[in-house]
Amino acid sequence: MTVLDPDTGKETSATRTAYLALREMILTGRFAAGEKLKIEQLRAILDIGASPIREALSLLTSDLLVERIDQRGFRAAPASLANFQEILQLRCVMEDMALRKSIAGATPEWEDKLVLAHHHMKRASAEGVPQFEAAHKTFHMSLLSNAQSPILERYCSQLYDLNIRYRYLAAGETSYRKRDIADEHQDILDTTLSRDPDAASRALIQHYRLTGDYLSVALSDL
Amino acid sequence: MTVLDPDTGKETSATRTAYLALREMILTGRFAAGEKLKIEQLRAILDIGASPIREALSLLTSDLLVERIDQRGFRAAPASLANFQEILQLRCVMEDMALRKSIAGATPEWEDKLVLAHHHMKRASAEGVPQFEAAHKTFHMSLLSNAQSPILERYCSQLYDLNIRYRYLAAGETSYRKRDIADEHQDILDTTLSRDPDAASRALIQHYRLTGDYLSVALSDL
DNA sequence: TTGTCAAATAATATCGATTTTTCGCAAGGG
DNA sequence: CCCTTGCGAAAAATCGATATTATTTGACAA
Repeated sequence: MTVLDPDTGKETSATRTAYLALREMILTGRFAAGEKLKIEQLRAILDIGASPIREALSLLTSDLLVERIDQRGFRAAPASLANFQEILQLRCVMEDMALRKSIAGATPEWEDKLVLAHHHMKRASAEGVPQFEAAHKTFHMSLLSNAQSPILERYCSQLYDLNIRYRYLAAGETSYRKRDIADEHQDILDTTLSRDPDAASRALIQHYRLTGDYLSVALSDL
Repeated sequence: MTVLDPDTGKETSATRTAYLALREMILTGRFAAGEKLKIEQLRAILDIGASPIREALSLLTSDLLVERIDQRGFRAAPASLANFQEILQLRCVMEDMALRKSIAGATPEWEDKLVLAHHHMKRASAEGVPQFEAAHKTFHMSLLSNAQSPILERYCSQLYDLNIRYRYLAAGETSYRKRDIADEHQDILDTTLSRDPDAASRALIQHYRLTGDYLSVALSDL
């Protein structure tokens, strides 16, 4: 039997299907922090054998979304205020580095990509939360995509996802609307396109700090 | 049947055994960069079933030591001069950050740990390469262990291992002896114990840059 | 000779069953 | 009364077999 991706219709492996589904569930808070992830339970939910599920969970370990304890199974990564603040701080340092590198090697092609990503994000904001989520990440990763530093980009992507998770843990999908972030995005885009590293970095970090401070309050009881 | 760890005699899972063995083989260049890692072949070498091996390979993916291509199996991570230099640069930035944080929160307990790790490393240098390797990593990680930043420590540990791999790829086990690194380690220890962040950071980064420049030459044909 | 397609081969991915280990709970002893 | 010890149930880990997919080989035609 050929496994088909429900969205695209393209063929996928069961491991990949499980990986994406579990990742989504952890990121959006469907599993509580520290919750035990039983193979049998997941097998029932996803209708996939134990082997692909174990493999998907192993892969999620690399994203710091799942903890693996030898002989004792898997659990959703624990959450804490300290962990959240560490993520926030590392993001500021690493995205700063990546953004400056990207701007230093700026090309018209990269700038076109940014403009498009920003445009798509604006358009997606009217289409629904999942669409906006995807476009939002694409925009932020595009900013860093010219750094010529794959490992750094990987780390930033990981930290981005971890941060998303805290947003869901803190307040669910509604937390987005509480502050108008469109201006901030526009500011990040404009400063980047003008190839001003200091201003762009300031705008980006400001964006993260504002979200971070907001979330820290909501997470203070963790 | 209970699987026993050959060294400690403690019980281990087959997955963990496979993970450690494969990791060692990749780090020390037993598998060439980009080489295909066939499950059957590994099953024969390690005498372990396919499932634990697949799981171990999935875990090694998180360490950037193995590449996983859907439906096409696993292969040892590719190597390139650009990749090596990216690792070197990221190490300098991230270990600098971690070391400064560690020094900022210095405690007598942490300093005791450093002194011991350094002493053990000196002692191990007479015992053989594998012993020294282990003690060397322990020393370097101890320097960062007071940063109160688990994710940062994890990244540094990963990058350390990736760097080790390039040393083996470049020159095998002999590359260690070509330069006297004992003085450099002593310098790193002394500056750290005197709680001078700038001097300690300078000594540490200098240590990496010297090794890095040396290896870059040897790797220039990659 | 070269390109293409199909069958054969090899390897991956997945499943179902079995083995091993952990965990909860109750009974016995200190 | 608390702590330890020993079942029994539940879960994890592992194996062996099978299904699926990729790759190679070789025949045939342009």
